[in-house]
Amino acid sequence: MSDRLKDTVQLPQTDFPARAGLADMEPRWLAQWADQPQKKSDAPRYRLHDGPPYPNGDIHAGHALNKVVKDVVCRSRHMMGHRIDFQPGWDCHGLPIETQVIKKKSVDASDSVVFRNQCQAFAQDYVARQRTEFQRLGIEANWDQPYLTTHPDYEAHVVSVFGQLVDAGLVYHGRKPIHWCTCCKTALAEAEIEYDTHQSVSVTVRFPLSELPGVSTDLPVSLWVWTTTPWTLPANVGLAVHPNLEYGVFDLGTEVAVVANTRWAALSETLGVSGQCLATLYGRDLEGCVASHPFLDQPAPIGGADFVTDSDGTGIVHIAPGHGVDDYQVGQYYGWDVVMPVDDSGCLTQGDWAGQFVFKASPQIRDHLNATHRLVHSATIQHAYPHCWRCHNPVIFRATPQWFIAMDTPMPNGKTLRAMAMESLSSIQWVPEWGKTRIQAMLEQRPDWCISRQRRWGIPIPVVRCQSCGEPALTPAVNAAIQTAVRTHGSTVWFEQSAAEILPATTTCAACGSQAFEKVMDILDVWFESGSSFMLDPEPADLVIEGTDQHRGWFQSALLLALAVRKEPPFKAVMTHGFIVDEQGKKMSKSKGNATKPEQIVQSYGADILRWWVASVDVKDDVQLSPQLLDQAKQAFLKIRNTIRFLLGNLNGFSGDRVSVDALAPLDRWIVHRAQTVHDAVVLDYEGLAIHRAVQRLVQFCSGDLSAHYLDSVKDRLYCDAPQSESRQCAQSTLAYLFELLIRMIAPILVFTAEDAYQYYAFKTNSSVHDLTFLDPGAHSTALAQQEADTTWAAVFSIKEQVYQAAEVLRQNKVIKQFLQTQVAITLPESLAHLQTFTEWRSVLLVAEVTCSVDETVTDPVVSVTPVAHKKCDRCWRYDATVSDQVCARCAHVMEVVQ
RNA sequence: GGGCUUGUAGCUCAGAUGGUUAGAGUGCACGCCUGAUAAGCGUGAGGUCCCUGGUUCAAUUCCAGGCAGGCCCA
Repeated sequence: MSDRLKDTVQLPQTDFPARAGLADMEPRWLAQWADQPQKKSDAPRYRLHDGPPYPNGDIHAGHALNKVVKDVVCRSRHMMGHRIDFQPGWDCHGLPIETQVIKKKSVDASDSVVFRNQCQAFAQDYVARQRTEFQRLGIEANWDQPYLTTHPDYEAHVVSVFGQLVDAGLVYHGRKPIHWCTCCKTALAEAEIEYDTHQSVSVTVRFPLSELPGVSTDLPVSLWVWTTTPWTLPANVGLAVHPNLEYGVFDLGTEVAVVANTRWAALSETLGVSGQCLATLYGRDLEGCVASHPFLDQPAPIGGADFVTDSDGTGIVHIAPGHGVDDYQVGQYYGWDVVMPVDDSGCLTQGDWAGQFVFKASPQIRDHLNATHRLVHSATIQHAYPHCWRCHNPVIFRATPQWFIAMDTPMPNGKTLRAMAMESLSSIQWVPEWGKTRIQAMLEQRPDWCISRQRRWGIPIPVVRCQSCGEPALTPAVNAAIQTAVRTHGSTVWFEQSAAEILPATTTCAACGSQAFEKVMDILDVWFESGSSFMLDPEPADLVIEGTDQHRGWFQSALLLALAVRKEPPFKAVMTHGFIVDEQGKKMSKSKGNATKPEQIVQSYGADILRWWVASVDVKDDVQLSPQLLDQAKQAFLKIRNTIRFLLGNLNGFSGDRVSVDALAPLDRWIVHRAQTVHDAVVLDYEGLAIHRAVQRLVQFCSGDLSAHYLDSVKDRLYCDAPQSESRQCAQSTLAYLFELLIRMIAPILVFTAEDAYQYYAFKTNSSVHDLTFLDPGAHSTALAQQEADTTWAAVFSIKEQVYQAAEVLRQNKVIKQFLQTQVAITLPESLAHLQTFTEWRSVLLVAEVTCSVDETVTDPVVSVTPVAHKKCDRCWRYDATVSDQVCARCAHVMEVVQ
């Protein structure tokens, strides 16, 4: 009997599989998409410019997050009617690849050309791997034509940018201290330094001072200065104090000493002296005073610097700009010389200790200080000190010739690069807004940009020098010739051909008239390369999206170079995201976290779930990643997928002729209106780059309005009303509206699942879901639906909640098993009198009977829920007064019609 | 140490120009259904809104200082 009845019920039916099977399904779609030809479009272009990742390993979760965010943005913009231009890039030069190649024993690192070819092969290998890995995530991009910083055309662009900076007067040759290994006679990058303990001679030295503001004494006055590198004293050009520290002037009986107040106790104890404090000065009071060098006949002016501390020493430091980064910056600020009397092998070149190795000179200088009564105290200390990673010898800081971009030199337009950069910030949209504050502070403080490196895997600094007089030939013609050579042969040409082969034959030194030139063998800072990527397109990018570390990195290098060359920023908007951290909010360590490799996530969960996780979290802050969170993403994903499957199943047999929204049943009108409202809000979320809000909205809509309220209610009509009845046509029309809206909302995120589901939709208008655009705002929201939403539905659902709370009590008391077995009496207040004629009480509440009355003495609705005595219809399972012969009147009628 | 930044239910997120009982989804517990079934529905429990101090009639919200994270510097 029940089987026969079941045959008359229209249950959902679809071939859209119950199980996602993403691991199999996703690659099938990738293959299919790859086969499709590129579509032409004259829609307005939207260009998201890709910040190039570094190809020296497989992609990690951070890469995945970055590219998925970009992809969701691009795809959603596409659905807003744009033609997307997304060219992925890779930043292929640089030290990490050099060092990884050097570690390979098979490589001959002595030959630059061979070495560079090895680096090239290494980079290309990882570009290919990363590309495959990104593609597997469903990232849509111009994968066939990525930009690589090693591509000859790109390299030529970079050479051109350098030339234009020269023309703008921004490039200069100067000196800057860098780590230098005196044993290997080479510059070392930070990454090539390892810290080890080292024994140093420390000295506390007197720097005599003839006058001190507000202090009068007949005794000799001196500033006491502590240093662990006495060998740098010959290169001293001044002293630095902290402007806000207090300095005491101490009378020791035979002399007067100036040191930081907070250091005096420790110092007087160490030295066994006592003294009386004559005065206290702030560091800023000392600024501008001039002391004398302890043994050279030269002044030692006093400057202020924030890096000075009173944690050790005397609170006064000696400044040798040729031998320290801090020193260098203070020196730059005050315009002090970069004195650097040390040669390649670490030997002093001038003065009494000329020819002496620096670490041997230190004790000699100490002895000299002692002999001349300039030494206050001396000791031997053990401390962590930088050592060379290759030979493990201690390294020194040594100023070497470098190329710079001037931040504060006016360009032909009269503005400095710094000023232009600061001004440009407000013309750029920063998401989140504090990105502007962040980069602003960095731009304000940054020193001139040192763009040269003493390495081999990079684009050479395109500079030649006159062999006779050493003058660089920085002319447009020379730059053009180098561009041509690089574009034709790649930048390795610099290591293969002589200057004469590269330059035009007529090149003549402007200074001395010589025609013999030699190449400068430095390479460019990789940030200069990636920062030149604006050259790929004549227009600024609409948007860039990178981690917040790029406020110092790429955003800044790109901004500075584009402003110098184009006088406009390279991007209109900058969105930043945070970093991936573990369950405790701590940064990811390489030792653990194999569960967080994108590859494994894709394998065990699927790319759509990884994408859903990315989309569901607020990426402007750091985001946590763990299996638990992926499981949660999977749950939400399945909810959405199931909902879509239910829609598809119940659209089975639908003609596709959708009933217009106003002609639908009120409940249908409401859910279509709701779905449209959510759709419109989701589109705005996408547009405002708040993807996680779109996801929250979507999930809450699916679980709340759709699943709990609408779909549960509409099942009776779908399953039990006559197949072609108007009521069922309305229901199916509604499901079609819902599907159309829902599939669009998820398409930018669940790129595979949306495409897969769309193929099972019988009324699709495009072959791919990814060719669809969003619907116009309010496309399916009528004035009537809006009015009903305002006046009816909130009250109805609030009453539903009341009814269920009351019904739950009956169920707990075992009076009923199901809510279907109840009848409900609703007493409405005057204000809700219009709900008395509401026609859908029964299907909304899913109970047997509903009666409504109005009572002006109540202020809120009152409900009474009681068991009903009706029999259950064996077909529709509702309890109904008309049940006879096991089915209700409606079902009896339907069965007649069907047969 | 400095610049920027984060801290609201177990989790992901909302929210309040300062004002009743701080919300949603998910997870969890209990129950229902077995015609969305490796699904669906209902009810419920869950919060010192990081801490301390200040301003205020009133602070999770504003201010200051801490604590714990993150990025970038030093």
